[in-house]
Amino acid sequence: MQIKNKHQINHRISTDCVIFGFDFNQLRVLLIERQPVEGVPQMMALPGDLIFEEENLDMAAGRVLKELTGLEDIFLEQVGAFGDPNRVNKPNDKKWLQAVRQDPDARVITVAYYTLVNMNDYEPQPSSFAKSASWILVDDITELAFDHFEIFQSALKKLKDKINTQPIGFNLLPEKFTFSQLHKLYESILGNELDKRNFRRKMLKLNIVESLDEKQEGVPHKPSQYFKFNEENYLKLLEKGFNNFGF
Amino acid sequence: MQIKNKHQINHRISTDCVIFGFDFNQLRVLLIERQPVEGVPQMMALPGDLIFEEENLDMAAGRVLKELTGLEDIFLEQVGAFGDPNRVNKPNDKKWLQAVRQDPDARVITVAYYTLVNMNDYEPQPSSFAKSASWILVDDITELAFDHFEIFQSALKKLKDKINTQPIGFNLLPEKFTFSQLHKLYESILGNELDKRNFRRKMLKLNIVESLDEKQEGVPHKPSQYFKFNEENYLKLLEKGFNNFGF
DNA sequence: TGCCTTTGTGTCAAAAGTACACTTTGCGAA
DNA sequence: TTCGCAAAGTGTACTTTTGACACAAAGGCA
Repeated sequence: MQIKNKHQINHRISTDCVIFGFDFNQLRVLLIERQPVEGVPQMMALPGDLIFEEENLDMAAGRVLKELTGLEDIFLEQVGAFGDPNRVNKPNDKKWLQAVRQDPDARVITVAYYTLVNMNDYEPQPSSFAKSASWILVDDITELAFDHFEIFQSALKKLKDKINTQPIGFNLLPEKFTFSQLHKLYESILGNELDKRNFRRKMLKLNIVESLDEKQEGVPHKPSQYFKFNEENYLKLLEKGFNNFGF
Repeated sequence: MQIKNKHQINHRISTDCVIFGFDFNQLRVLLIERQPVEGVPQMMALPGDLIFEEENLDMAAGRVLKELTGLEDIFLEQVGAFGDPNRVNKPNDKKWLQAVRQDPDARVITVAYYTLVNMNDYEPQPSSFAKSASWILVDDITELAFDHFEIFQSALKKLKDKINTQPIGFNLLPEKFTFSQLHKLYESILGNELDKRNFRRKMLKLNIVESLDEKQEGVPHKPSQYFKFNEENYLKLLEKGFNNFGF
């Protein structure tokens, strides 16, 4: 590592979280409204914060997540570092920064994370930014403040890749779920249709979901069996050198 | 984004590069020796530097790469952000920092990149850190300074994943190459053997390598046909929805 | 009782994967 | 000149996986 004093420029580092949820039908992301500022159109943004002095990156992202959703110790993975949101080509972002910040020209690098939450466990917190949070359909997200749209797209791509590598989708579901819910979940994430029978065959052959002795009740159609994720069997799969679901 | 002044802590941001090369037999990484410091054992490290004021992250990584290898405009992808190398549990790193830096306690975040170079194109540069650079076999890398070993492992994993998704391996080879070279390359990256005939069949079916009218010369065995990567055909593949090589 | 909605199931053909061994080519040494 | 060596190049038989596709079963409700 090369150290030259002239390069020792200070930055502020923030973390932003792409929080995915699934409402049994569609994939959503938890976004917040920015503080309203005169003359700047409202725009949604990813929740985030600057990093505390005593924190490392993962801790900061975990803190933002907890302050917003009440959740901790859940799946949380880094998307990457994104440079210079201040220079992003959105004049209104600059205006907004001037209004709410002391030094709008300070350089900020953000380290983005994504996480998968079971929406039923979500409990809106009384923290300042949480009041304006809402679950937005992934398909409806077309623009965000700063470079947050780019971050969101990277996170979604990462999720798509990862779903084929690790059984992380179960984080978006409650402990027991139906096969249709699981099926819909994979379709939502991958963005295309999957044949019902082929999906079921493939998933069952992997042996990582286990049927429970319990059925749906009160539904006006044939009730579905409930299933749960079987972690031990997944670990056995891993030992056999498994590395791709192939969806 | 939540702004509170008390969080506006300054950091230094550096970039480190995992530069992969392939010597027709094994995968290597370009590492540098740290400046010798009395009482600190020599340890190798990833090349890197602090970020210049007017640079964004990608530019800084590109600059480090160019200063070291003379190469520019080649495959370069972010691995991620790594926090707090200063706190890493290696007392000797701390001693080294005290010796070479003014403020060894300043907090540093590094954004790591990885790149794939054709070793024939590598031209050692007269920059200060380049003098001590050498190509180390991936299998021989067991420890590095700071958190560089962790970064190296992440980069290698990323490379393994990516090789199944995009034909990036060709960046490690010269324009014309033999099938055995390509075969060995895939084996080196993936870390396991691949059946020669099956590998060839699969690769040829994808139609992204094209046989040239040229053979090896002067080799004491049957000469190999030369091949080259065919980008147009790869783009056609992509249009058909291709997304996994399945190696 | 009939209707609506969603669950749950099997087969067949095509494609892909896996395991495996011998001939060819060219150089160099005897 | 011939023999040996080393790597290139090639095909087949079998198994497994994929992909396309349609209808009966269950339960609530009107």
